[in-house]
Amino acid sequence: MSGASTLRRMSALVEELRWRGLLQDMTEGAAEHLAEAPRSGYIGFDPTASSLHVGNLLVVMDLVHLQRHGHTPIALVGGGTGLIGDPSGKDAERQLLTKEEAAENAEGIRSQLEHFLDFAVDPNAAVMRNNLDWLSELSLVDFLRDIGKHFSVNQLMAKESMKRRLEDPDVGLSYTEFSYILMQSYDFLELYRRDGCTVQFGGSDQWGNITAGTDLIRRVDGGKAFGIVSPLITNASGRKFGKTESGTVWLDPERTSPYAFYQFWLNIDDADAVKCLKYFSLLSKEEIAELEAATEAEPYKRVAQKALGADVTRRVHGETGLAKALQATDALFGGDLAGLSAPDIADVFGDVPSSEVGAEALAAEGKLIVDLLEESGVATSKGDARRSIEGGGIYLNNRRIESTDYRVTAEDAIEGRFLVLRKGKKNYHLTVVSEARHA
RNA sequence: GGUGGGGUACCGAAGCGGUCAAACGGGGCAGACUGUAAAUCUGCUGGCUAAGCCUUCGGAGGUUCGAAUCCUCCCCCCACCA
Repeated sequence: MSGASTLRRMSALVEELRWRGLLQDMTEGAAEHLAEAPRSGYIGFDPTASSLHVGNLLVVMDLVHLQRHGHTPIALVGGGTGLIGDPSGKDAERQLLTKEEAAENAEGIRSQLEHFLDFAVDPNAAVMRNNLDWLSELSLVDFLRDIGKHFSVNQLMAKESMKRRLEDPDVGLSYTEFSYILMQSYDFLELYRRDGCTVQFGGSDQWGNITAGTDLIRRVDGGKAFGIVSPLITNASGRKFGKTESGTVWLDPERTSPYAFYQFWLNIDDADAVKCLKYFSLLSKEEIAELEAATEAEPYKRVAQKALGADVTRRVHGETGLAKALQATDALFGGDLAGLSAPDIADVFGDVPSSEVGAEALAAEGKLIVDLLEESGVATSKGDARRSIEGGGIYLNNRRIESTDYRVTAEDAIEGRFLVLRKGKKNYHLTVVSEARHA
């Protein structure tokens, strides 16, 4: 087989993953395998939370591209493995989930994946599986005889992912977690048998778990299976991707509003924006190149960030979610709040963190700004509120609060109904004045 | 089981009888500059009814006018030995 013909036959999928930076490593023959015929590939998601977060998005995109190139994506929700906990890349023993938690979380993740994958298209509709279906029925004796037999403890211990935990006596590794890799390998075997699944994707921390699976399939069924892993991403400042001041950026709109979600992407560093477009958007190579050029020429316009935010927010929260996010963004960062009417504010801020305060609290003398900040959650304590004010970081209706003694009265409420609190440049909070109760 | 070294705030790490709510670094938050960037500089980073008070230095007791600092017991970790 000549190099040239191999290259020609290499699937458009692998090529796309490569230019997008989604390809860190793959097992021997994976590219050819995917080029030859439509295949099925899977990724497992352990239900450690009821929602995916933007950090999970990278591997989700693997499945998206897989489907777009005519292959069948399988999303495996780890209802069973989630009960065990994957030690890869973790430096401490995991807290185990209860079965109820795992089941609930699995359901949440399942519904989110539906935004990314098409479960209806003919011939390669996406498939959803839950490994609880086979893991829960597996007896220990059968598992040890049929599966465990094929694993060498010596080899397992030599794996990079295990090494860290084995060598650091500070943390250790329980037998439960040690077994995780066997379960994941068994999942791959099971999917290979049930769905003809021959490729497993994942983050590069999954390399060891994935190759253990391909080995198992070869040993037990004499089958050929492959693995493809994506890089683990950090942002330009080396921090964990997907974290902001307010914590993890979730896909669940109840946890992270579409506005906050859009803002996350808009705030990506220039240095990361183009990379993220490749990772997370479905824009073409040409479109991204254009955006890159535009960003270099006029960085202050942030066209790359805007395109990125629009693309990802649309996919996760739909057209209306994006529209709301854009509307709120325009109102908060574009014009003057003073020009907004109460209905406008209610609309724009529908998506921004909010709290309530009773009208009676604002009557007469009013309420100390420090108390309001603490109660609304804008500040973590009154002390924190005072420090923020002293540092010049607190605004009420976009006017900086100069004194910690400031009292908020009914006069401050826009049309008697809203108080717009802000900490720093971009952390908005809406306090709704609730109707005074008449006895 | 023996011997020695440890457990300090979000993390790392000083302190080793009062001047310690605890140096320093990182992280985080805020301010200036800008483009709602990056870099840089500056301030803040336990709570409160706030020039005072309260709770923090593995846990429980004790010594002392006074303890993160000294003593006793307990728990956990590390190193070497067995």
